[in-house]
Amino acid sequence: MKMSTELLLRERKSLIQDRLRTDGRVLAADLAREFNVSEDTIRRDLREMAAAGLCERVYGGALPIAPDAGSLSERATLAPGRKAALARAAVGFIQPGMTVFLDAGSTNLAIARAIAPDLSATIVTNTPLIASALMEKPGLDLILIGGPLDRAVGAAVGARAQRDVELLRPDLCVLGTCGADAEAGLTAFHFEDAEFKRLIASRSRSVLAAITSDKLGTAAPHTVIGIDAASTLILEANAPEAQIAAFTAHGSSVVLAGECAG
Amino acid sequence: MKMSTELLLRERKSLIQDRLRTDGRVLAADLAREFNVSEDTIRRDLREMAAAGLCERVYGGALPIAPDAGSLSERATLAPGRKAALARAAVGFIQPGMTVFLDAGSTNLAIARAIAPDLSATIVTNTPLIASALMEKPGLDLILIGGPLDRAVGAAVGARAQRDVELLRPDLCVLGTCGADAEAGLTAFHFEDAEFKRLIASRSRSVLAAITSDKLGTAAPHTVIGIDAASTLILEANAPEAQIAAFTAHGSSVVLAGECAG
DNA sequence: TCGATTTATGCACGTTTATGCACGATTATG
DNA sequence: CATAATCGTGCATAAACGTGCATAAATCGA
Repeated sequence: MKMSTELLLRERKSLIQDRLRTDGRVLAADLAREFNVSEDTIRRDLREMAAAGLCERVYGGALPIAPDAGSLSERATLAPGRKAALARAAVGFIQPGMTVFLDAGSTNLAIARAIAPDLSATIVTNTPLIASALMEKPGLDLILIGGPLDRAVGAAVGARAQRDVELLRPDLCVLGTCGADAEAGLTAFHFEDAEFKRLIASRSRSVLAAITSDKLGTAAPHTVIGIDAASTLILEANAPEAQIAAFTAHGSSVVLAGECAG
Repeated sequence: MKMSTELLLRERKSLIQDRLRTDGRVLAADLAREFNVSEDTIRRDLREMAAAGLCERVYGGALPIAPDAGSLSERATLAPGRKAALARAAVGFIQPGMTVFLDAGSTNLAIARAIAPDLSATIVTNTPLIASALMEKPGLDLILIGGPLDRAVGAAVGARAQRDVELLRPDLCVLGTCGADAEAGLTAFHFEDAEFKRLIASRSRSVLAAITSDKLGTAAPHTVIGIDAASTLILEANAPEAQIAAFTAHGSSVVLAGECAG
């Protein structure tokens, strides 16, 4: 037999990637059962995906290349240098006395860590890990958005959290983002997360997003806001000229993070 | 038997590293129990990690290669072995399907870490650090109580948080406690914290507190509840007979945590 | 339209890997 | 210095693995 027609190879790989993102891992045996193919086929898929840098092969299955969900703290250690540079550029936008919403995301965790210990400001976040990190900055007032935690996102993004947000009018919203494209705008992997981001962004005086280069030109399934709704985009120094031009054409100001590690 | 499917080898090692970073040490026997594998397997893991320069192998467990001082988690490192024993005893009271409130406090953080990765239950907490730790247990539903964070307590305990709590009726409330005395009852250092604890305790079907021996017979400034309102007290094995007797005289059941450090 | 090629898949085979167990050696502790 | 906990090693085993090969659907070339 061949090609079951039920699922194209590409579809299957795409679904496997989804599972990796949401579950933080996949088991070869599980996938074989779920897709009605032999484990050999799944193993082949995983091997190819690993070769393409899309996942990490391990005995029994595979893990995301950036181990997310499970160990959130590890995502931040992924590309520390690059994220740190972005973070340094981003904290410059947080002025004393401001009220700032810090969205979920590993880049935003890096931003939280980069905040000066004595900065006096009010930070609102829906992400426990970011709140924990901020607890070590004595100058900050912290407000936690509560509700059921979405473990794919690592934050509270549901109806409960949205209701809390409706009482807020932050001076600045620092959005985490899963994809950024001039046409598609800022996008997210998860529906509720996108909904939440859209809400908080719409209520903020200005919107900022720090975006690693690997997300440029990509679009995740769910739209958050158009590029024109983002006041400022912080990109890495190696961002393609074309992308930068496309973003500025939409009215956003683009800041390039310092290239040097220092 | 082989490959338990519950946890991939790589995931296990990754979790061990997390523990090393946050706790400052790990015990082989603890890890074996927590991950449902034999100690041999854990020892092998630790040996390999040590060979890879990820930790330092010591008799009984392992230490981080560079003992960094995570200021937030420092409290939890104060008496890790003792707290771990209390924690193991406490998790026994969390049954599948229950809704449990996990209060702030370093002992409760240890309890959170001791929860089996595959336990299926709903955990409510007002402490970002505990929420972060629980994020790594895939079986749990997590609900975060939000609001302004009290940085002396490390949790949300204000009016906003109390309003959230008024919608809850947990099966079990695991209280953190700053002092425990047969006459003074359970007490706390901070007024709002005590207020919050009193509220959540009064709304829970049963109340449990795990208490290190150094808190026995002491009273902090603010009363939470009388001893008679605590269904179960978990004490260390070295707790004085007199204290135990006084507690049971008030109608609480007392559980002694396993004596051995392992 | 028809053969040739590629592609996706399953199967059989031998290999590797993760794990637990048994046993003797080592180490902490009192 | 005695005892119990902890350790490492060798061994057994089952799961997971990769490879080579066969097959059938899709694609291509003429």
